[in-house]
Amino acid sequence: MDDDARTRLLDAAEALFYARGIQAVGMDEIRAGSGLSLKRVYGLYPGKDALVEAYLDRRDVRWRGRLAAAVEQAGDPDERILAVFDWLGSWFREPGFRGCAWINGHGELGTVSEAVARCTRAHKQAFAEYLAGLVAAAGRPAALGPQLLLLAEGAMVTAGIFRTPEPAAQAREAAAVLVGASTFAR
Amino acid sequence: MDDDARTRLLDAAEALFYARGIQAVGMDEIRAGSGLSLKRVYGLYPGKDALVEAYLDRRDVRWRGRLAAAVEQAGDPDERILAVFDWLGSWFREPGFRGCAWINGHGELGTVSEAVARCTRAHKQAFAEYLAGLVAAAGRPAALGPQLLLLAEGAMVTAGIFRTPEPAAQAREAAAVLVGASTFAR
DNA sequence: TAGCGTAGAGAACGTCCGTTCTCACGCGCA
DNA sequence: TGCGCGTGAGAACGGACGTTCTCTACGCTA
Repeated sequence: MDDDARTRLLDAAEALFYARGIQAVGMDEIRAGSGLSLKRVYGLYPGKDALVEAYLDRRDVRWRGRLAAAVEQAGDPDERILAVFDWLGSWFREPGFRGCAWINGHGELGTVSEAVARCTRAHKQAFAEYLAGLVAAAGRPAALGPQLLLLAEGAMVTAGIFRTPEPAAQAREAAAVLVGASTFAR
Repeated sequence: MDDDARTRLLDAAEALFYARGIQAVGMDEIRAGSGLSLKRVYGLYPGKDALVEAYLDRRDVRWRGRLAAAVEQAGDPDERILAVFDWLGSWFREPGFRGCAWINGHGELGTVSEAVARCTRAHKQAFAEYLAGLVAAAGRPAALGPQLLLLAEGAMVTAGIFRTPEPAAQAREAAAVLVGASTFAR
């Protein structure tokens, strides 16, 4: 029952934080959304800061898990790289898509909350390393990894601002050119 | 004197909003930073929302003006495209760089303030059109424009999160490949 | 110099929010 | 059945913030 309450709390927090931003959502709204009592909320997490961190951490493992699962469907190493952008497109198309939770959170609290800044760097670092792994597996030069990261980040931001999934396809196209132009590293 | 007060107010607002985010900065802090009285502040702008909008609008013309001035230094049309990323690099290196003000503002208030969302779309749209103009002037295919936009946006975000100017050079490298791989449109 | 309008300083107001406290209800156990 | 521990609902508290109001002092004009 404790894990269940924690899940309900994080579900409510995630839905509200992601949709409207962190500072714009009050603890009382999260309490109402979770169906828990305020005492229970503060029993599970000592304060809003801790809840925000837990929200970002849980979303991180799920986000990267979903990405990895989608990429694994592709067989060819080069295709796997492009599958990242296909998955981004399907993410952008989900109802309620509002850009990247970490980019948004960092823009809002990056300079005011060290925890948010740390979570964001950790998430983006992990994503960058994942891309670097795909690049290495394809035998492509390491310099390709950061370039793919920039395309992906740019696609997330642009899709979030203009509310269109189009940037995913544009990024995929650009990524294909970069992959094709890269010489094999070994 | 009225224009001078307005300038001082917007200077203070911009420094604080950009450095720490919009919701994290109070009107009283802006008043103190501007050296104006609270009555004067509210005489110049009816409320915080209007001040935020004025901040974003003024920064928009200056940001794009600085970019255009730097790009004009390059003579060759292809070089002009790459000059965009060189200028991004010099911007990233400025002390106090904290990413893109519109991406940050949109992440914080994009769903809660229609004005912020509108300013952000307008600014990014203008930037996208500027890039499209450079691409057209170089006789490159129109599809290149949005790809360059993604690289630039990704570079801004990544530089802001990791506090390093490196993404500008990586984006420039990728842009050079994309430009080189693009066939002439005419 | 007397009077008036303006502007600055900051107190005050109402609201909101994170967090804590109170109180009463209900369940388990002897 | 009587008792007490834990839990839920929500009131309460302290502080912050956007905005307005009050009061005072200064400068201009007749």
